[in-house]
Amino acid sequence: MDTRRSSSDPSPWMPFESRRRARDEKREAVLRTALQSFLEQGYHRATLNDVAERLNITKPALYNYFRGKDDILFECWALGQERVDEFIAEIEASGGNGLARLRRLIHAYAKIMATDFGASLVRFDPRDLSEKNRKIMRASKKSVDLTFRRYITEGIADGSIKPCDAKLSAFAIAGSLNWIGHWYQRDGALSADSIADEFSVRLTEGLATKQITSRAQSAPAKKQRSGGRPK
Amino acid sequence: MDTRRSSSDPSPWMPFESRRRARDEKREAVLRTALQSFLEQGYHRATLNDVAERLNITKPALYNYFRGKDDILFECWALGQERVDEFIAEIEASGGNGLARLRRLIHAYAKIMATDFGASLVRFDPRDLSEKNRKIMRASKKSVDLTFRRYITEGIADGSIKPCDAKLSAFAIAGSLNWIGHWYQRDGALSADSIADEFSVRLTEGLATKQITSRAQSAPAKKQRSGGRPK
DNA sequence: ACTTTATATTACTCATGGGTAATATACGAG
DNA sequence: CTCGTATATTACCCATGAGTAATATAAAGT
Repeated sequence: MDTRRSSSDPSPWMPFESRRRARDEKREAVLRTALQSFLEQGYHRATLNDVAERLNITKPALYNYFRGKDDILFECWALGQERVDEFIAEIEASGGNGLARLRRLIHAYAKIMATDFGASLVRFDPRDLSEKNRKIMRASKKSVDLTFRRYITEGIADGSIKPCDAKLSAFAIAGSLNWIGHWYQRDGALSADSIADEFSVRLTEGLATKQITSRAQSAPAKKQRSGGRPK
Repeated sequence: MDTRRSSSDPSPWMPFESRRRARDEKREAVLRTALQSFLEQGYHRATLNDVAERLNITKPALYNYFRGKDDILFECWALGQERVDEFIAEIEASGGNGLARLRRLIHAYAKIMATDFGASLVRFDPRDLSEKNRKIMRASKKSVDLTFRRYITEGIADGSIKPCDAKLSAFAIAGSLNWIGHWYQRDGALSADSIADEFSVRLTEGLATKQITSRAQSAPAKKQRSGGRPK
């Protein structure tokens, strides 16, 4: 199975590699097209025939890449979720108090919700997935929810956020953000950035202990890291 | 159910009337059952056979009351929308400044969203309706949205709400509220009332010119805070 | 060249579920 | 009692669309 021969240039690998890459590209093309179709028409009204036609292939060809329609749906969702996971990891790694992190989370999340992959996070019904995939989706949603809550409780602990019900506040914020996926349209008057800017301020206005000046608040460097880490 | 003729009763009408009422009751029973089914399983997975079975009748019997599946869906939605229209009319008739009215709207809307009929306002896809009904739904949604915006602009005008982007603020609030219809469950830890209480305060905290005291926002308990002019 | 593997097509199956036609039954009206 | 209307049932139709052979084609490997 090991075909490597030359030391530096993987020439002999090329066909193999390029083939694999070509396959992945096609897979992704299917996902992008299917996602568009699912969003435009709704999962149940969208047909695989239609998706295939848009790709200039026929339905059975899709089955070279996916097990079935619900599998495609799941992978569309997963691509969006991946991006969320990515920037959450970034924020986790970065510093700042609870409020600052919450704002960053809101900002990034809002921007994602204005993309097709972001919309897929809220416009798809878990009940259309297999039991296994549904579980994965549930776990991810729960995890994101807990991240919101954690930043809020952290903010309360470090004094950047007023004492409040973290659960309900997280729901309120998540609601505003997720709703973007339902009303946002690229050709509309609002840009994704302006929405993200506005929401990251507005949704935390009521929570912040200090009024917004214009600069971020570095505040008392109280690096408190308490609280239940999920998982 | 008295079917005998009495002095004040238009008895010759009675059979006719009682028959009509019986019909309406059945119609409503269908809607309640269908709504449950649609919410539990999702519109496309729910079958009319299943709905009929729950009512101890057979599918074709449903067609005595409705033109088709999408018609039932529409009427489920309409029942929820009716309630929204009702309390909006009440609030319109009542007094108070923009902020007070906005709070009342949020409170009432939140409570509705915790009911089946409320959930139907956000969980159903307009694309499942006929063109005619879809137009009606769109108009209603638009109208509710404008009501939110109007209370905000009124509040800005009368000084109870800080200057802000009414459109985005309305979207943010509506998002939080509509989201309730996606996560709320009767057997959960949160009561509809406590959610409504919390949200009517929390979602307006950032907008209010005055801090919340305990009751009423008529008396200038706290003078306008300095700084922080958003937008 | 010849084989193998990946990928595509044509031509189907087939369960599902909305909707309809023909018909039966209950019931108030005359 | 009989007729007409409303409401229900049984027994269908049939469009739809996911998924599956059987098979063709093209490129990679030897």
